[in-house]
Amino acid sequence: MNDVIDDLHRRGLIAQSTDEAALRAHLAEGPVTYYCGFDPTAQSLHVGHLVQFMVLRALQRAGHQPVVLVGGATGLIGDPRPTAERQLNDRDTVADWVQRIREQVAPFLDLPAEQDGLPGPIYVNNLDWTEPVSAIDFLRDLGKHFRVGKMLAKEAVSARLNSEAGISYTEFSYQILQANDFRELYRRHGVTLQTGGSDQWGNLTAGIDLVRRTEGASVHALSTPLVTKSDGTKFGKSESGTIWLDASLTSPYAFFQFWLNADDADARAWLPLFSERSAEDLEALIAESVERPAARTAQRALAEELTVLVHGPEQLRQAEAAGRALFGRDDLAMLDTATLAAALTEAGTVEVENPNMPVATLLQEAGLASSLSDARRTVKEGGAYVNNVRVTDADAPPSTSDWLPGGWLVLRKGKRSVAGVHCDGAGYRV
RNA sequence: GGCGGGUUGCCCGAGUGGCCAAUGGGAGCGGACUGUAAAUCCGUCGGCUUAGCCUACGAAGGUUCGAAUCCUUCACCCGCCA
Repeated sequence: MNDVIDDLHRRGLIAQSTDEAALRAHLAEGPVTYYCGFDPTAQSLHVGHLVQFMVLRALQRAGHQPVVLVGGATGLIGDPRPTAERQLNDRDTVADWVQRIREQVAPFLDLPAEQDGLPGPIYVNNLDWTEPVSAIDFLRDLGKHFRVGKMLAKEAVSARLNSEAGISYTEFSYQILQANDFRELYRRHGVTLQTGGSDQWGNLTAGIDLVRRTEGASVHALSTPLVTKSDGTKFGKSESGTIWLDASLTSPYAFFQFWLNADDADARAWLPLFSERSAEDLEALIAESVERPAARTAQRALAEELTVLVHGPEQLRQAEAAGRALFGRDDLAMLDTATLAAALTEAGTVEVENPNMPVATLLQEAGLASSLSDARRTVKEGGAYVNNVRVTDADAPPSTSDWLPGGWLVLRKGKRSVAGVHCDGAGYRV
């Protein structure tokens, strides 16, 4: 059997690990139960979280037992960010997010369990064991094992201590809770390995220390590198904001487009991280990308593989079809109504009452322009298109013949922003 | 507590009575090139019923025909001295 650690290294998924030789030996002994936690800080996870799933999946594929923790408790406290104190969310909100994230996580590990007979994931919520702990228990049973000097030395804490923002006692305590999670999972499920992002390293080692101290056991940790972009901006954001995994927040089409639009250097760098293809396949894809960048093979591979993983094959098919319909060179009028409607639905649509609104108004209604002035400006700059034909008069409504079968109008701003306008009353020609 | 400096559009930062919707840079947006990349070049970059009008230069008042620019008060920030 191929060594998982080698595999993870090859893909660049390991930033740091505890004694690697010991970890390798441990993994070689037999199935290891490992866990990764996700705090509910928003209603959905985003593409930045995908790296964790890639690690979880790689270990699962190697026959190990995954445990997925959703931080119903830690989410109420807040992992210290380097910049500023977090805004606390109320309990109902966090509980709701826990539920949503729990459901969202399912496809990543459950599917391989069902299809390939791999170990099915165990789902846990740290609120279950954290909430019952009283303040006295917390201070006597947990607090005693933590040295303040060591806690202060953690990067997450010291960064904040040295900043204007300072740090609240609440967030300072976070590492104790996460350490306790590791111990609790060690006790309940025999978990001996925790994975997480490199920014979590301090929390991972806090857990290792606690387990060693109180259980006398040596457990392990593995961290993933921060995914970066060549231009220095944050990974996982597009013009329109965060790329969420929730289809209702980021449509499968937008998700697919996010990867497809990655720049060449990024796509090649990300491919090993996110693709589960063989080393040979990856090499071939990257070589192809270098040789013929215009084909965007690396971007396409990422887009296809991840859209299937996150949204499923049917959603991929639709996202691809939509992309072809909207960016292809085919005459829009040649498309059948169903294909067109589906493509536009993926891109985003707006319903209008009156088919005689000026193009500028339509651009604004469709969300392609932030104001009428902005819309007019776009037209003046030659960046507005109706059915792929450049618009010259911002104040003129589209002509009757512009309305495609089904009452659709394809509005585009620039090269990439497309939206569908639908009007029931539009007297289109057939 | 005293004295001095500051607060300008998404961000940085010019502007000391009319020529200021406000120089310049960055981000963003559009165009050209290409590949629905990157880089580069060009344009654009408050709103609207768009050759005009309205709202804006920390807040509120005032002087003036006219104020981002002068005066008063307030708020916040930064220095120096107590």
